[in-house]
Amino acid sequence: MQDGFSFKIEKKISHHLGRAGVLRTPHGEIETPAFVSVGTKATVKALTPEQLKSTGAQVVLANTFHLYLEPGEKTVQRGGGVGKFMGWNGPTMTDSGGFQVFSLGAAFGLRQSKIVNKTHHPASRTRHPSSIEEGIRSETLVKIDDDGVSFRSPYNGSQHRFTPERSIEIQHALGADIIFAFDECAPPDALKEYQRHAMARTHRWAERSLQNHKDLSAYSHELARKKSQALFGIVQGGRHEDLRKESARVIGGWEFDGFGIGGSFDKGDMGTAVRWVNEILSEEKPRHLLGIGGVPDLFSAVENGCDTFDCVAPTREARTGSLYTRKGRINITNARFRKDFSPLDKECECYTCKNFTRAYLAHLFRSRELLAYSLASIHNLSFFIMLVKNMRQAILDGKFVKFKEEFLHQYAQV
RNA sequence: GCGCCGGUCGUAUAGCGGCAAUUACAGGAGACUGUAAAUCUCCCGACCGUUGGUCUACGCUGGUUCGAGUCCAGCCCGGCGCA
Repeated sequence: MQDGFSFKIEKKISHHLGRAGVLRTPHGEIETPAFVSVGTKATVKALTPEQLKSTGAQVVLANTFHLYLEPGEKTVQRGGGVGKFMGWNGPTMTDSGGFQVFSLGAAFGLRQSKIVNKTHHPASRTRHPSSIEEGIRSETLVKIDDDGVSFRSPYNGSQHRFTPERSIEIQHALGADIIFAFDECAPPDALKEYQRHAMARTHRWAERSLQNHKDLSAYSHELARKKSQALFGIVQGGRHEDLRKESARVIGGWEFDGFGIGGSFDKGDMGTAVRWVNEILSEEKPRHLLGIGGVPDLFSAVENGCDTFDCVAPTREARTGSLYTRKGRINITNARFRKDFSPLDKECECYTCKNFTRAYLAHLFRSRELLAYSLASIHNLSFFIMLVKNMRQAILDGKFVKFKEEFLHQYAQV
């Protein structure tokens, strides 16, 4: 691994791929498994770094696409890199911008999820790529070709282009501890033929990302800039076993510092796809599951050998009044909470639960007070982070399976 | 007392002969998985089992009309003006 990095496994879940470990980065250690909070634009929405810290957060994931557009990677670089710029002194990651190929491409305007019910993805919906060469439909904001992706800014329509080389270059400027190879996140309803094509392209892009990362690292080394960033390669392949395994073999065969698992999954059956991959990827390297964060999903991700995962769910849902409790998710704006003077979750130790009632939170949301978003985000993030932390402890104690069963039994009983 | 203007679904509005009736807010519910997201979707007169049907509705009472928030008359209430 790169200077300044190491990954050490402390204990495994017997008969499973899951493990507890420690991922060391130049900005501190991450005890894994760990939930990575999402700070797309170099801010975890509604939270100061101090508040974020109070949730137990260890690491923040920002986004190359967004920071490139605003304020520009050079500005972030001059600000000392994402971490320094945003006032976060812990470890950071940046996503490569590959996901935006999906969210601004096939999913443009559809609010489409990359997790899809088995019944509803049979190959052709309205927006799957109509031909391999054409890639994504033209009325989206992106156009994919084998060399890279051209896209329009969703903010002002200006034209831009990302290639694997460019993504890595930007990520070097952003300076996060862990960066990702540029990939294509194909839509879940794409034909298998297209998934295969996108995967092959992602592999070629991965190789180019790796090459450019080496070149840039060597270059900066000459300048004695003491730059140290770990590069993770991304496995794709959608929900197809043969593609997932092939992708794991290809990506796993290169000298990445760790791996990302991206793309779309069947709802409720994500663990299986993750297992296909993690059985192949080398055990000593860390694995990050990109963008996953349903509560049951987190359990199967950990059980099947993922060390870190990020998800917008806790923070995004917090801002819409959807709050997590040990018994399931509630919508705090429901009429029944108006006069409920109990804490959100009696067992929760977070600042919000220790100091405020459901009735107060309901009031803040109904009157659209800004504090609502902060208090809700603190709670939801704490909930996710504690949950994963407890999974880690359960692994160390050799009680993961029991913990999982007990937790999930109680959960979803709103 | 006279003159003008106005009274519509919780509130504010639209409507000028064929609407259970516009829009906004409020209210009710749901969604959200590498953040175009402090966002989006649905419901919101009552009743029936949806498509749909029945009833009750636009201050009150009558009238004109096949048909009336919509036209006419009287009344009630509010605002403004003149006495």
